[in-house]
Amino acid sequence: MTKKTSLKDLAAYLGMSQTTVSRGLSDYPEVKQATKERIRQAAIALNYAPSSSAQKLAMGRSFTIGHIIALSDHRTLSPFYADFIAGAGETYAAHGYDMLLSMVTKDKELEAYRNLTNAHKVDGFILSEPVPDDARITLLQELNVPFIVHGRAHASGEAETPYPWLDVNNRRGFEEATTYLLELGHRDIALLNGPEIFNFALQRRRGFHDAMAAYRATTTPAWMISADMSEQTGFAIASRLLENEKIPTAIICSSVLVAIGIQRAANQKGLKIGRDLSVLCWDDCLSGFHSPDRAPQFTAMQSSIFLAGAEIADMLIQQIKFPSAQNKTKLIEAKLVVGQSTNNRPPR
Amino acid sequence: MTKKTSLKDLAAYLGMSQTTVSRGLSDYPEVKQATKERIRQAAIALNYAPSSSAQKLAMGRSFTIGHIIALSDHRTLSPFYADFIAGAGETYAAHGYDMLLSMVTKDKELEAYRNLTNAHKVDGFILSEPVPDDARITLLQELNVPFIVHGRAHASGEAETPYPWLDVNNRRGFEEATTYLLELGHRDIALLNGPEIFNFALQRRRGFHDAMAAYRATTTPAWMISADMSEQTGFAIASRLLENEKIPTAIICSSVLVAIGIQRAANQKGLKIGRDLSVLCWDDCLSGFHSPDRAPQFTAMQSSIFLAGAEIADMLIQQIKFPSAQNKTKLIEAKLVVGQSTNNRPPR
DNA sequence: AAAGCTTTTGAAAGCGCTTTCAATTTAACA
DNA sequence: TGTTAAATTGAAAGCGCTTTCAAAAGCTTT
Repeated sequence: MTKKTSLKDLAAYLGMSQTTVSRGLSDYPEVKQATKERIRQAAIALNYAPSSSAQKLAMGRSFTIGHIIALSDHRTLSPFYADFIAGAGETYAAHGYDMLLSMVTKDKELEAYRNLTNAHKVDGFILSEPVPDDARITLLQELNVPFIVHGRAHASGEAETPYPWLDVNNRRGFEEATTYLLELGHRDIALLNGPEIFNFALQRRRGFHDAMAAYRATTTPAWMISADMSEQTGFAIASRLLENEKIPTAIICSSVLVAIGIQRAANQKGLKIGRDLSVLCWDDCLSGFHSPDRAPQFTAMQSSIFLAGAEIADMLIQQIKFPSAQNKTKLIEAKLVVGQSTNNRPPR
Repeated sequence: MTKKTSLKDLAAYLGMSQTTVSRGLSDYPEVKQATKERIRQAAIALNYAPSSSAQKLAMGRSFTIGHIIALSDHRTLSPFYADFIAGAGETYAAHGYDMLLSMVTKDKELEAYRNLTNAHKVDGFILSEPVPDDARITLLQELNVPFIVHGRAHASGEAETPYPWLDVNNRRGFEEATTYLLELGHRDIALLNGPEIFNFALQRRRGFHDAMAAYRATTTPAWMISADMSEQTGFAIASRLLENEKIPTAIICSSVLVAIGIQRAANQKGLKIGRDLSVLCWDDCLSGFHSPDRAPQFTAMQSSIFLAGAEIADMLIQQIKFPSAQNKTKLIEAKLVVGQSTNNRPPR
């Protein structure tokens, strides 16, 4: 590697001081226009790029945002998170920030936050999947590092100190979804919810309940299931559900993956989705499950997790720039998109 | 934030020089055992962590690996890549490296590599999806930065300078897959391959061909299809395929997603997978599609992309440490795992 | 043309660490 | 006990940038 051009080299080449060159490159107002131009030219000519470590050291900021991922035992990164990160990454890039991704085991998680902070490796964090009284939140508030949380934990007993978050209106989303089905005439609706240890699932359940209550439709306990959000699980549970004499006319489920599983089960029983059985799912608009050109297969409450990532990144950068504006929060509404899985009235 | 403890503070507190403290922390042999111990204690007591920017600046290395992702127009990050990154991330963490993720648009891609390199932000790169005469490879060789490529581009006309890579033996994988079906007695086998603009798909096709030829089975051109690897596409193509009078007894396809699509199509036609139609797919062992406890749904050639990420990260770190060992390459073999989608002999 | 501003430029001090080279202490030996 | 080699420790330079404070240059005014 031909040795890197440093600021000194560039200054020498131009016959001016490092000070001026530095200021010129950072577009300080006190540098004459003409000089700035010369500096820029020279920078390009010498292929100069400032050393980020030197910049960081001098400025005390890192222009890097940390995402710490506690790998589960299965050592997998959920595709949701991937989309989320992609969205955030795009925003970072647009603002000159980098993204530091750190994979750690659950037991080293807090340590990781502390390390990255102490080592000045990052200017802020994005947290995902908060739990009640989240130790990470407490820690970061203690360390006084900017951060934004994706999602909200359900309230714990104690009064929590408020923190900044961005979340989707899960309650409202499933309320709207359920209402849509009710309006179509459905009354026997099953809820194949996500794991109700998570707040988002609890919220959705609440939304479902509220809508059913509003229409005086009775909810069947056996039809309200909380399970993980995979294709297999969707298949397994739907298969069981469709075996009984009385089956629901519609199912609301937690993800496109689950919907696909339900579809497989229905097909196996000879039921056609959209005719014999309606399916409506939550859709995080994940990559690979969306062809923009084709009509959506499933009717869904859509809320792009990619966009959420972009938005939350923006919030964080704002907070880093203006630390005064604290604990901002933002609630995103999901959008009902009608597909082919519900264009029916319930069979009587 | 209570002001950070610096090396200087720590040294003052201990009543020794920065030099000794620094060396003690980095476990230099010339520091007395007892001193090291004292230093460590103090570091913990004062909650000291070295500033990474200062370290980077002083050492001229960043202990950071760059992954640059050129977002497609759909602005999505494929779940494949997510798993790959998760695997790499784990290895980085184990070796004290960080991962810098940079999302850029296609047209700014080369610039991004150049910037991260010039700014000394990273010590090396991992590239994905190489194309023939890849400009990124040329650039990185020119800049003399360590890097490893995931996958190989198909040979171009010109003789390329060699580069280090890690790849899965795609040809061998599909050869084995095809042979397995042939051994079961199948002869009417369709290939629902990935996009054959990619080398991995070309290789797989070759493997398929070789196996068919070895068994003197005739390949039907109409049954050799190249398409993108989504559930929808799998469904669409399989539906078309299964409409004709003569249909294949087995299908080899490019991904689990496609296999699910095929399954949906088959179910719709009243065909049962594993009885009326065999399906064998390539399986990258993505998260969300694998429940370790359940027997695999599809017979598949498995090759964990997570592990590939871990392995390639290891290769890169080795190369950074020992720059002499150049252009190492590694070929991974996929493993045939028999599931429930092929436990049959072809129907006559 | 000198005084008083305003606009531009520079010198030099850090930022917090690593590392070279020299100094000091300790151990080993005669 | 004095010498010499080996084990430890320190002083200070330097990594490449930003920024404070001071100096120089350029314009206006009288």
